[in-house]
Amino acid sequence: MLTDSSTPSQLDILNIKSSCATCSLRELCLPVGLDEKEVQVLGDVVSHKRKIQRGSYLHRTGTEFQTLFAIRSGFMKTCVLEEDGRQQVTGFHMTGELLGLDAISTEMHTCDAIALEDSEVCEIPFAKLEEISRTIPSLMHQFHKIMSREIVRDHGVMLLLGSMKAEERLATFLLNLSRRFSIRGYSASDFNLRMTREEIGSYLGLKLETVSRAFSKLQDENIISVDNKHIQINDIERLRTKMGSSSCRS
Amino acid sequence: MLTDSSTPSQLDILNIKSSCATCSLRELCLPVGLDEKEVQVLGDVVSHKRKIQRGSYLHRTGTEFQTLFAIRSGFMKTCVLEEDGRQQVTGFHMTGELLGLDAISTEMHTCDAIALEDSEVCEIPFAKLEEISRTIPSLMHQFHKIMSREIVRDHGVMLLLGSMKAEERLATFLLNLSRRFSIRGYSASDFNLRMTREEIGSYLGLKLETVSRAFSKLQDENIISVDNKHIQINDIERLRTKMGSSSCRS
DNA sequence: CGATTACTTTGATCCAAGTCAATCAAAGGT
DNA sequence: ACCTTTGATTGACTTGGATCAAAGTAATCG
Repeated sequence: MLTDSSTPSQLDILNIKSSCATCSLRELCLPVGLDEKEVQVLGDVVSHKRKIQRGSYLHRTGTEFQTLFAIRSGFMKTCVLEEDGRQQVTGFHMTGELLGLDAISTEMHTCDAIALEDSEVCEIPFAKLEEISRTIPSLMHQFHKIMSREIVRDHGVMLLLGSMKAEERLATFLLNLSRRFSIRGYSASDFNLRMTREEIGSYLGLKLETVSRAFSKLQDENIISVDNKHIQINDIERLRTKMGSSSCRS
Repeated sequence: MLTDSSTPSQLDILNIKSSCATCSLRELCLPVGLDEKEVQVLGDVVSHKRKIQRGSYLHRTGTEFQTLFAIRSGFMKTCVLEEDGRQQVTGFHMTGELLGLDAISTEMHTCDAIALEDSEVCEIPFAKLEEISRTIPSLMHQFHKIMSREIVRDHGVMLLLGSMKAEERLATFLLNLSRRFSIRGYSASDFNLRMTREEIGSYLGLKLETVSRAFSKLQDENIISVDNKHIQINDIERLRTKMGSSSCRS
């Protein structure tokens, strides 16, 4: 379930090869299986773009929800914050992914979304999306798949947090990133992290020192090379065995 | 965020006071805000009932997905099974809650659902649900809220698994159960657990011995009384402080 | 540019929770 | 009633990761 599950889930959201007509929708997840005219209708709804500077908020916990956001370019994190300062990063998000799904339930955002590099998003007014999805069944179905995939992804993270050791968590994380970069046309074995050790730690339920040590350990074993935020995966197969040794799979 | 987050989420799914007409739908989450005729349409779709004996499967990982399940009565767990036989519980589910949402993405179930006591579920053919939700916007919207709520709930669990200590996890878990029982008209302070210590541990990312010790500790402090599976909450306020207390540096 | 701040690495300890193991209690089967 | 199985509790001990501390390195900014 996880071996490739915290792994496959988040990324399959993207469907670069979708046959959309309008350029501005090409990288989105939603238009899968739509014909040209339907893409047009969707395009009218998602037209509004927004730039988010590195370090600034796309949305904050507690603010009103009106639109979903589709990441057009860049890299973001979402995190839930407790009043005492306890913070948990709930996800890292890249091009093509949809943010704001959590906010549908209460019509308020339940997490913060922060850009980890300069990013661009499309706003998708949710009420309008629901409206047009009434007349475009495949759009509605695709949207349901996306929400479902988010649930599966979260279950994968729960499994990771509930039963994996530090090194396994990091291996899983790196393989997940690797796959997602690769799907987007970037190298699967050579990439730059956008987040700090602390943010990785928060996501993986570890302290930053533990993350750093796990990196060093994997490097000592020649499985990866680490130069600060620059990561090279030298032996992806051994990295995979790290991930699956004590838990998950199926 | 979690203080009342892994807590409120799962249960608000239920909406006992919804004004549905047909008796068979009364406890369901879906009919919120529907008029009588619409409830009728929905009723035609969800009519089929199924009994699940304690210990048996509602669905298994990898099997084909066609219908969602609404729990009509009983108590279930969902879990992913690891190759070595160990299982990670991803949730406990009671009356009114919807199962199978994870399966929409791939059209295969991604987890097992097992009855922890004799239970009854309604089958909701998903294709039909999508179909009728085209003509009943409030049904579609309610369904989206339910999926979103599941995502929020999972984020709460991630926060719990990522940053809470054993005792805090157990306190959070008990308060969540308490609230869900109370919403369904049962005592908030006196109930029987349906699951074993091991299953609780799996859900909370702890070993069963740790769960047992955490129970004993809370009992020693006179916050709860434990007699095997029978739990009494003696001081719900102090239990609440347990949940969010730990010092917690940033 | 150098100074200040933010991030990373590494080492030395400590402790919460895991592991191993014994005992007990309840439930089921014959 | 008697065994067997399953689940719960508790104790002794071990350990993985947290914590504390120090030093190094990369960004950022006036």
